[in-house]
Order: sequence, then structure tokens, then C-alpha cells
Amino acid sequence: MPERRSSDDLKEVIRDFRRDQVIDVARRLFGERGTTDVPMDEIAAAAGVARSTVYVYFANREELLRACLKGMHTHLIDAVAEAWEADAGPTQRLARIIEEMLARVDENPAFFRLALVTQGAPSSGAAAVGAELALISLDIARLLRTVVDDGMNSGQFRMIEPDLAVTLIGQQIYGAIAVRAAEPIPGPRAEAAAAAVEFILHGLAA
Amino acid sequence: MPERRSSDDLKEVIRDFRRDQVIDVARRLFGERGTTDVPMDEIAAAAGVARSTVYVYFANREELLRACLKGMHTHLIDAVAEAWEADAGPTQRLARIIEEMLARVDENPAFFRLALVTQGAPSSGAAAVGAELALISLDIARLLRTVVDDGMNSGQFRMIEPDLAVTLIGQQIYGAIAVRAAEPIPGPRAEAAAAAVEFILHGLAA
DNA sequence: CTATTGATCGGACAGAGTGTCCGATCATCT
DNA sequence: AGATGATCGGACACTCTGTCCGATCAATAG
Repeated sequence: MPERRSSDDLKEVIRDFRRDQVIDVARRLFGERGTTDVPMDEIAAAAGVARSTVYVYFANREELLRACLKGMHTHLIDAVAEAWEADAGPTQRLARIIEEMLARVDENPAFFRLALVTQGAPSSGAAAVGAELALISLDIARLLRTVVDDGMNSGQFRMIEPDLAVTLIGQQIYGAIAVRAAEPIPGPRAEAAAAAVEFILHGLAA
Repeated sequence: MPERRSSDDLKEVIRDFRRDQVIDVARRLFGERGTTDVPMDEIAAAAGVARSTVYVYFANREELLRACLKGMHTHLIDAVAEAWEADAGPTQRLARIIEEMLARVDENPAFFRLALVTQGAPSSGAAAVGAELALISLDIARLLRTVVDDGMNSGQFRMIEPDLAVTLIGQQIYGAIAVRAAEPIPGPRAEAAAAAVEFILHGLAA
């Protein structure tokens, strides 16, 4: 009985390992050349498996792409959540969220660019893929909402419609990510994050 | 001789008309279902021409897509430039730029979403298409630069690195556009624009 | 040690779309 | 009426997708 169990578990582990192997390769290739321009043949070859085997793990191209995004999602949320505990004030937390997200961009700019690109894209894969990204947005929005509420309660932020505040901050972050992902050689991350926070807090007026 | 000339001109006009006809249809279909999911057959059929005729006007799918973006580009720049003359102060001009851009989004959200999506996308078409969009960004950045310089010179904006200021404003606008393009039923445009301007000027701090 | 099982391979297959090409057709201008 | 040029429509080769299936190989059970 124990043998059987551990044997099954092993298979599971191997299976996941193989799966991740394909996902990693796909994420890299998708990032380099775009989702549409990489044939399944090539992904399979690069991952060292047969094309037909890829279709054992993923029903189709779209599901593979979704799996790529899913991994990034959990990674991002984990990183932000971890940093979350460390800091206390709303300003610090806001700074931390932005810095963590930019860090994620720096980790794999090509694929992050791709993720933004896929966002809201009315293309075949995107209906389902969009759902995956919507989850990320929701998670981030929830965190931002907490920041905004804290900021207003403590009198550090001025009083405006909280939803609007979240939208505005979100827009700024979205833009910052898009810009950074597009930059060939992004400048120092800390400065970029600090500039964004400063701007979000005080704007440009004299 | 004059006949010949006007005859040639007429051909030119007809040619352009046909071309625009295809572009309009393509823009709509691309907006509705994405660039990859609309076969050339369908575009041709919807435009009322043979598929082979489309290939007379456009070398390939990518060139057609680029033509779609090009039209939007000129339209956008014209609209902003026109409004530009009317207003004087940097704040008013900033507001006007944002409002005009959001108006463009409202005109054809589906296609605008698509344009954002294509932005920086490392996909087949996107290398050349990206160039087209880069031009738009450049034009807008130039306008924003003027706004920033005016604002600082007149003491209405605080003094910071102008390039940074342009980037930050650009990020907010980019995000605002993306968010609006993604909304199923966007709220009142004037309010959205006003909120963005207010945010850009004063931020969230108390 | 052998038989079974399950995963993987490799290749064939139909279907769909792309871009090219060319003869047939039609309208227009001479 | 005849020449000219745009358009049509369909055939073509090519590529990619997703499906399928027999062959192969390794680990495991008996």
C-alpha cells in the first residue's frame, strides 16, 4: 500500500516536472517571439519532447499559454504578499507593491510585455487568458484598496472616492509596468518605483 | 493631356477609396475578433472584393494591419492638434489632450484595445506595427513636453526633471486609455479625464 | 526472469489559412 | 470596335494545428 501510494506520487511529481519544463520553455519562446509566431513543433523540440507529448499535457496552444500566465500570477502574488507583511504604513506598502511588480517585470520583461499585450486582447486565446489576467488585477486591486483605506483613515491621503483612487493608482502602475517592459535597458528599479510613488502622492502641481 | 492627367487622378482617387473601404472593414473586424482570428477571406468578402484583390492593395496581413493603425494615428493627431490651438494654459492643454485621447478610445474601443495590445508585442506583425505606434507615442510625448515646460516656466508645476514628468504623465494616460478601452460600458468621459488631470496635478496625499 | 502497464515517440492525417499566380471577365477610354 | 487595366475566381504550394495510432522503451508486478 505505501509503495503504491509513493509510486503514484512519484509519477505525479515527474508529470509536474515535465509540465513545468514545457511551460518554462514556452514562456521563454513566447516572450522572445510572441505567442503566434512559435510553432508547437519548436516548443516541443526546445523542451526535448515530441510534439504529440505536448498535447498530452496541454489540450491546445491556448491552454499552454494560460499555464504560462498562471505560473507568473502565483509568483507575482506570492512576492507581493510576502513583502506585504513586512511594511506597515500605507505609503510604504504602496511603494512595496510597485517595487515588487517592477521587479517581476525585470525578471522576464519579454514575457511580461507579452502578458500586458494579451490583456484584454480579443483574440482566440485571449478570452480564457484574459480571465487569468483579470484575477491578477483583482488581487492587486484588493491590496490597493487596503492601502487607500488605510491612507484615508490615517489622514495621510486626502478624501476621495476610494474606488476612483484605486483606479487612478492602478492606471499609474499599469502604465509604469508597460513602459518598463518596453524599455530596452530599464533604469534603476528603486528610482523608478520611488518616482511613481512620489508622483502618486503629490502630483506635479507646485 | 489634361484629360489623361485627370483620368489618372480619378484612378488614384478610386484606388484610395477602395483601399480605405478595405481598411475600414478590416479595422472593424480586427477590433471585434482580433488580428489573428479574422481570415483574409472574410475581410475581402465583407469589403465586397475578391481575396486576390486585397493582396493587390496590401502585400500581406501585416501591411493591412499597419494601414489600419496608420489611419487611427492621423485621426488622433489631428484631433489633438486641433484642440491644441484652442486652449492656452498648460493645465487646460493637458486636460484637452487626455479628453481627446479618451474620445478616440470611445470612438472605437475594440480597435483601440487592439492597438494597445499590439503595442510592443513581439509578434510577427508587431515589429513594423510597433514602429507605427511608436510614432504616436512620440507625437504625444512632444506635446506633453511642451505642457511640462510651460507648466514649470509659469510656476504652476513644481520643478522636476522634465523627461521624468513626461514619462509619469504618459504612464497615467497610457493606463487610463487601457482601462477605458477595457471597460464594457465606460463612464462619462469628461469625468474620467478630469479625475486623471486632478490626479496628475495633486496626487493623493492629504 | 517475464509479462504488463504506462508514458513517450514519431509519423501520418485532415482541416484551415496564407500568399502566389494566372486565365477569364468586365468596364472604361480611345 | 478594340485596347487597356482592374477585378475576379479558383488552383496551387506551403505551413501550422490538433488528432490518432502503432512502435518503443522503462519500470513495475507477478
